[in-house]
Amino acid sequence: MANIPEADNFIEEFIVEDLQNGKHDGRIHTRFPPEPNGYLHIGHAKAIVINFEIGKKFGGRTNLRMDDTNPTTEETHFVTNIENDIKWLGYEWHGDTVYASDYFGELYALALKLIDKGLAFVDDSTVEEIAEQKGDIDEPGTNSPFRDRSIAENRDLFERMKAGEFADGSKVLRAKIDMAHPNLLLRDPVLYRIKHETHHRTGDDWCIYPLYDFAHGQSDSIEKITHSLCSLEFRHHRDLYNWLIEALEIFPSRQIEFARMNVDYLITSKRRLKKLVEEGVVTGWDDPRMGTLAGMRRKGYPAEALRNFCMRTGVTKRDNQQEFDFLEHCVREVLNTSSDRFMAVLNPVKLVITNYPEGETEIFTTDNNPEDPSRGSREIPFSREIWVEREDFRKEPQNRKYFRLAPGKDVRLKSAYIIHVEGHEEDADGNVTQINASYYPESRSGNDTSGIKAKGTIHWVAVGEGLDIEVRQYDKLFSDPTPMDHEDEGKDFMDFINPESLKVLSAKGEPALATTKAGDTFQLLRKGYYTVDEDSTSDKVVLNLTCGLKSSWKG
RNA sequence: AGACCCAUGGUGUAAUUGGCAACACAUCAGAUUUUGGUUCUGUCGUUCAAGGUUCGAGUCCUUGUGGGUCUACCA
Repeated sequence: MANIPEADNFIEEFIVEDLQNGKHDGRIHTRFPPEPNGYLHIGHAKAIVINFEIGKKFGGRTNLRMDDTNPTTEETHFVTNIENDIKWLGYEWHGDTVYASDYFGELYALALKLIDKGLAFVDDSTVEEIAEQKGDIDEPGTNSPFRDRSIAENRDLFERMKAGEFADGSKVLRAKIDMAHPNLLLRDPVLYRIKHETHHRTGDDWCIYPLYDFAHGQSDSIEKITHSLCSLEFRHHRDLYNWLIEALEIFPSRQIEFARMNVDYLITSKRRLKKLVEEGVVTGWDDPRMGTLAGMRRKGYPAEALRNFCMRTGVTKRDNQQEFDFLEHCVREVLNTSSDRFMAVLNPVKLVITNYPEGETEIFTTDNNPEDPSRGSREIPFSREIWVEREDFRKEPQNRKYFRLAPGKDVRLKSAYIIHVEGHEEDADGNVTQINASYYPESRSGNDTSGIKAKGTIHWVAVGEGLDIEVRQYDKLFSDPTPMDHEDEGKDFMDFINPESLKVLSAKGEPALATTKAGDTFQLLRKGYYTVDEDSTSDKVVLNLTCGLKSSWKG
C-alpha cells in the first residue's frame, strides 16, 4: 500500500490499520445515513464532516443514504432539504442518493435466509408482552411462547405477513438469539413489523418494514461500506450488527462509534427543535437562532467556518461540550478576510458639523477590505449632517481611556475628517437629540496635515444619503449554555429561552448597501458581520447579525 | 443493580505508543492599528484518586471514584 496518510484520530487509526493489513484491497467507503424526517443540525454537520473528510483523505467514497425504513414519519421534502444542506456544506456524495428502501426486496430475502437458518421466528406477542419478556438490566428475559415454531411455519407466517394477511401489531419477526444476554439488544430483537402504510418512495408495495437493526447494517453491507461511523449511543447495537453479519454471511462492514458533538447554547434534539418551531419561539426551522444548517446558513455562517469548526474539535469517545466562542472564532476567521466592509449606524443620532458649509457634499474613498487591497475601494458621500451611533457619544467621558465622542474630544470620522465635539442638545428627559461638532479641514483622510492625533475612529452615514435598513440583531436563543441539563431542578429547556434573542433595529446604511443581495455577508464597520436576509426587498434591505466583532473595550 | 464506554489547563484536542505534558479557543497584560476589529508579543493554568510494575508512567496492571449509554413494533 503506497502512501497511507497519517491518522489524526482514533477512527483514522483503525482505518490506517485496516489499510496496512490490506483489508478490502485498500478500498475505503463511508456513508452518511440520515433519516429523512427532520432538518440537519450542527450535530449532523459533525457526522457529515467526519464521514466525507475521511472519504477524501483516504481516497475513498462517501454515500448519502436515506435511512427511510419508517413510513409513518418520513417525507420526501426532507430528502431535498438534506441534499441541499450537504451540498451547501461543501460535500459531494458518490453517485446518486441511495435509500434503505431501495433494498426492501433484498432485506426481505435476508430475513427469509435467517428464518431458514433457524435464527428468526414470527412472534404473535403484543408490544407489552415483548417488553415484559425482555427482562431488565439485572433480570434475564423469558422466551416468547412462539419461539419454537418450526422453520416451515415461520416461513409461511412471514410470507403471509408480507402478503398483508395480518393487522398492524399482530405479528413481528424476531431474531432468535439469547433472552438472558447481558446486552438487552440481543434478547431476541424485533426485526420486522407490520405497518399498512404508504411509504414515500415504495408506496403501497410493502406492509412490512424492517427496523433499524435489520436495515442499517444490511444497507452498509449491500453498499460494501468499509467503515460505518456512528455516534456512541449505537455502541450496543454493534453486537447485533456483527451478529447479523455473521448469521447472514454478508459483507463485513466495520462499525466504529464516536462521541457526538455538543455546542453551548445550541440544541440538537429533533423533538426540542420542533417544539421551538411549533410554539412560535422562532420563525421556522431556518430561523437564524436555530442550530440547524438552514438556520446557520441564513444567519450567514460560512460553510468553510463550519467545516473548520467540526474538524478542529476533533474526534474522540469522550462526552464533549464545545464553547460557543470557538464556533464564533471560526466564523470570524473566515469572514475577516472574505467580507467587504460597509458603514451603517444602528442606533442613529444626528451630528452637525457647524463649521462645514451648508449644502456642500464631498465624496470620500474607502477600502472595501483592509485585509485585502485587491478588493478595491468604494465611494461614500459626506455632508454637514451625519448620523452617528448613539452609544458613541457620552455627555461626559467616564474615564481617560474613552476615545469616542464626548465634549472637547477629537475623533476621526472613518475615511473623512477629524472632528472636535463642541456640545449637544437634549430633550426634557435628558435624551441627546443632536451633537454639535467642528471639523479640521486639513485633517482630510488620505492627506492629513493637521498634526492632530485622534485616538478614536467612528463610523458614520451622511444624513439624506442614508439608506433605511432593517437590522435583526440576533443573540443566543438560550440564557444557559446547556438548557436541557436542568431536569434535576425541575426545569426544561423552554425555561431558559432568552427573551432578548432578537431585537429589530431601524438603521441608516451607506448608499453602497443598496447593491447587496440576499445571502451576501459583509462587515458593518465596528459592529459585526451581517448577512442580507431573504426577506430583503428592493425597498428595504434586511440584515441578519451573523456574528459580532470581538471587543477589548471595557466601558 | 448488570453489561459496555469514557476520564489530560476554564473548554476542546495532542503527546514520536513507557522518555522534559503541547496546540487552539478563552483569560489577563502590552505593542501596532483611520474598525476598542485584524495582526504581533507575553501571561495564567493541566494528567480523577490510591496502590503496584519500571531507572523512568498521562500512557501498563489492580482497586476505587466520577460521568455517560442501554430495558421503542424510533433511528
